[in-house]
Amino acid sequence: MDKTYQPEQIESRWYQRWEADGRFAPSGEGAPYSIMIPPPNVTGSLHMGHAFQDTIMDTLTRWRRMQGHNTLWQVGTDHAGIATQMLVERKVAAEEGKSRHDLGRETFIDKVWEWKQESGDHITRQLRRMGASVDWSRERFTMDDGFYQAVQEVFVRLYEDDLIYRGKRLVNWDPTLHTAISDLEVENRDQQGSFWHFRYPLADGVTTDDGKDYLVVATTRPETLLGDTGVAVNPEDPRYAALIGKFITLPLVGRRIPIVADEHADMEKGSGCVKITPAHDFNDYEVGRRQNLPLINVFTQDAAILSEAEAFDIQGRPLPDIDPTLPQAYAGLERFEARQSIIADMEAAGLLEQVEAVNNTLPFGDRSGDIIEPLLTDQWFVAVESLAKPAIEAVEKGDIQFVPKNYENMYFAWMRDLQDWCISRQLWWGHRIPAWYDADGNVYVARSEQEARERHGLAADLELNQDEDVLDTWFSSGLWTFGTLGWPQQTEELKTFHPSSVLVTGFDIIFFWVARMIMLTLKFTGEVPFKQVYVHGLVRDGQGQKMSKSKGNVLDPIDLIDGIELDTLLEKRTGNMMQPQKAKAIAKATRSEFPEGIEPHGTDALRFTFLSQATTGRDIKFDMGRLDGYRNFCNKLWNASRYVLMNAEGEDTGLGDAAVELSLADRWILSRLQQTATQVTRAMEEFRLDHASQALYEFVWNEYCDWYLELSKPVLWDDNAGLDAKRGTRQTLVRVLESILRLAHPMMPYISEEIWQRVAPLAGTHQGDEDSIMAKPWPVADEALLDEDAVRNIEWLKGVIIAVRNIRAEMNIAPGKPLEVLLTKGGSADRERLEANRLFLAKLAKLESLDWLEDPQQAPLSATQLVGEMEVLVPMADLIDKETELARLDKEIGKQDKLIGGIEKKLSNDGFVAKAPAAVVEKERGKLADLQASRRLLMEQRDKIAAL
RNA sequence: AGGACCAUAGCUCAGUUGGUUAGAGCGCCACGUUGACAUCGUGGAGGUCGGCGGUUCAAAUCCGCCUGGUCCUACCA
Repeated sequence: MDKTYQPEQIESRWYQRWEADGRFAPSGEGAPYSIMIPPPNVTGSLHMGHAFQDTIMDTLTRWRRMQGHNTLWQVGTDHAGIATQMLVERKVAAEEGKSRHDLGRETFIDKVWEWKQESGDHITRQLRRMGASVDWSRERFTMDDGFYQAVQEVFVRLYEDDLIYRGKRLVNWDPTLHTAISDLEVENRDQQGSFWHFRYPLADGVTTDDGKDYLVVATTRPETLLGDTGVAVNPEDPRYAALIGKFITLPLVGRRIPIVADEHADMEKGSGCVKITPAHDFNDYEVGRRQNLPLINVFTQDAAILSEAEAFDIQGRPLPDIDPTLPQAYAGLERFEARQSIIADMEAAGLLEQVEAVNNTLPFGDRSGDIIEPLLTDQWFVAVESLAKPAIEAVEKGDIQFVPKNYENMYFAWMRDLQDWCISRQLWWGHRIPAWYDADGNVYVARSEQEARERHGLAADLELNQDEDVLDTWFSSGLWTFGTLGWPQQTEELKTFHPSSVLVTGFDIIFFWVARMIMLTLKFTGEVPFKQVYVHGLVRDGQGQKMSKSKGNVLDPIDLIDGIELDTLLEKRTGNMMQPQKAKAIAKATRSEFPEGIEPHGTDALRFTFLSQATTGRDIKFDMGRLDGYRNFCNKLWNASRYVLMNAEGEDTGLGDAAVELSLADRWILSRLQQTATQVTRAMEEFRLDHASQALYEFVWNEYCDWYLELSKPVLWDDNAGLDAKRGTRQTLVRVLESILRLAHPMMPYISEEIWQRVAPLAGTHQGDEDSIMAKPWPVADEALLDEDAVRNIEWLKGVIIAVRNIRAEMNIAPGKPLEVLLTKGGSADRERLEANRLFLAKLAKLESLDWLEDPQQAPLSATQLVGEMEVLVPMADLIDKETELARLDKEIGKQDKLIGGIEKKLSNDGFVAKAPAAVVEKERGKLADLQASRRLLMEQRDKIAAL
């Protein structure tokens, strides 16, 4: 074995072996355990968030597999409609200078499939690097044939149950992408804006109570004036009571629009009058519905002004009686140009009363970044009310549990106020909506055109055209848990692995995905999609900033694994930027954070870092320092193993029938191992992977390496130690390490396998060349190996050794200088322990001699430490500096006095003694006694030194 | 506007049902190449647990208010 751990040499080798040996497929035996991977978008590569999430899932999967479950980790990717289409459009534009319209639908879709192939391969390579033990043989894609079938089936059935409908509705329209998007895809951002107050002249010579011949309305979107079909006042508002039912002459347009009474108008705000534009505002749409106002659309799909408006009633039926004329001055103007023109024209007409600066929130498309426009369009919707009810109940009843639980509130709040889901998208990449139209506009929904004809008895020569739109990506990914298992066929896999055990996901897609999966899965399988939802946070950079290309703070998990030169990293972060002006600052920050680039750390160290930071439901600040630390941990484990192998390979490790004698240290470490196994297992069960990793880390480093390996040396290297004892120690060294590797394997698959292959034969758990740690059982604590007596003994031993080390440090004694040490004042147990541990003590504390002093009065002048009742003395008359030592002792005594004072105060409090549990009071008394004893010792010591 | 979460050592974070001398890693200081490991060892310094008030014999932990931060939902005619 190399002297330092070299991850790159082992990782890919083992992954290939596991995969070739079919170790990731379900075993077919044991209780089922399944996780469905949240399918990554085929838009590019996996980022830190994926790496984090995949580490969690792989750790859970490997752990359950070792526990003997029939384990499936289902893998696949998502077609990600908008995101992927945009990406390929950009690519085509850059490479060929063409738009998707130049290519045409079919050619463009072919290009996307090409991209999907390329990108999908990249993603699967990355998953392999992370060590993800997914079942590649079952890999799926949300647009593969099986999903196509599932999607058609779901759509048709929902339609037949009247849960899908089509209609002309006001939707969030993205003028750049030319598609509707759902409420969730809209991001609200604060902006500095203006509030224009306009005068709307009253028609027919009517005046207000105070004699004005106009009403004042205010808007942040003056261009919508063209589509106004009313002005609302509050029914309770005395100022305008007389005007209800009267009319306004809409400026610039000349349309007569009514003044209506509607509670939407807030008497407190502005003038109390509101312009109503039902075709361009969601609130106004509702007012229009209540007040039976017409809807007048004035925008094209680009959000430019139409030359002639389109009027509809609330059902979306055309209203031919309404005059569609619009001022030609605005025709074709883009919305913000139109806004400026309209403001100018209103001002010129003397109708602009004031402009007020305001902060307001604008809706932006999360993909395009364009300002979203409410627009009347024909769209398909899912009626969610009846689907939401059982989905809420499933969580209320506990059939689905969120971890951590507080996300359930977020889920409930959203589900209880759910709006119908707009599922149609005016895109090309996606599942085409299975609806066909004849020339008269009749719609036929079916699984195929052929089925549409058969079911509706349509003539073979009747021309049918399929709906041009595709479905929202989340509609298909909503079927993920059962679609991947073969639904609508009732497959064996579906029976076995559904519902899945746990969904591991970020809080940011609870609404997008989790909620919809629950609704759709309950509807079509009658089962919940998963029993638990483990919600993790976002991976942020070391400063807590979101990682993004534009901030230049992105870390690529592969670079942390393999390392990267500074120059390459700079190129990656500053190359090909949307905002090249930031490149300089980013380069500077990068140079200062990574002056030497990034060293290789290996997959296992990266995974361990993620796990150690995996506090549920909280964002994590990725800490490079911890990554280094856990790389060192891998090295520690590596070198400990080297030590074990050096001492055990070719030696008798107790596999035969020969007698084996276990030392105190052997029994101690075996006992601690059992406790660690219990601890790690419990933490895993509770999804506290940070605790699991920490328990393992502490056991390996602080107990196995720091103490047990040291304690094994005297036995293995001392010629006086018996053969049975040596055999026992070798056996324990090897067995404990073998168990450690199994405990570590779900978290650190590569290094654990690599070492295990060498160690397991010595522990007798390796069965032939084909064997793998993946096939070995998860360690279960053996109660019979718990040994309280050994634990107490080793604690005592450690106490003595630490006492001597303390004295060395305090007295400035060279670490290597052999010392003569006396023990005194203790009880018979201490004397027995001295004899039992003499060998260990002498070696670990580097002692010249170790003796029991019968009469404490005869103690020479010594540096002293207390272990329980017993005193550890290092005689050193000539080494003590009187003044320094007195000062040190006084400081120490002061500390003790403070603690003693605190406890005495507590114990003199009648309330405490009366009300606190007896055990607590006893504990305090015990502490007090200990402190007083040690104080007494310090005082004696002080007196001796003062007397010099 | 409503809600959630967070605030513990210079940094990143643990801290069950209230009882600990409040912990870990990194960083810092001192010493140290003894036959696994300098990606190491030994010892150490460093915290009025964001602030105020309350409940309690006892609060980092429970409750209220405040401050600061992150985020979600809604609204802004």
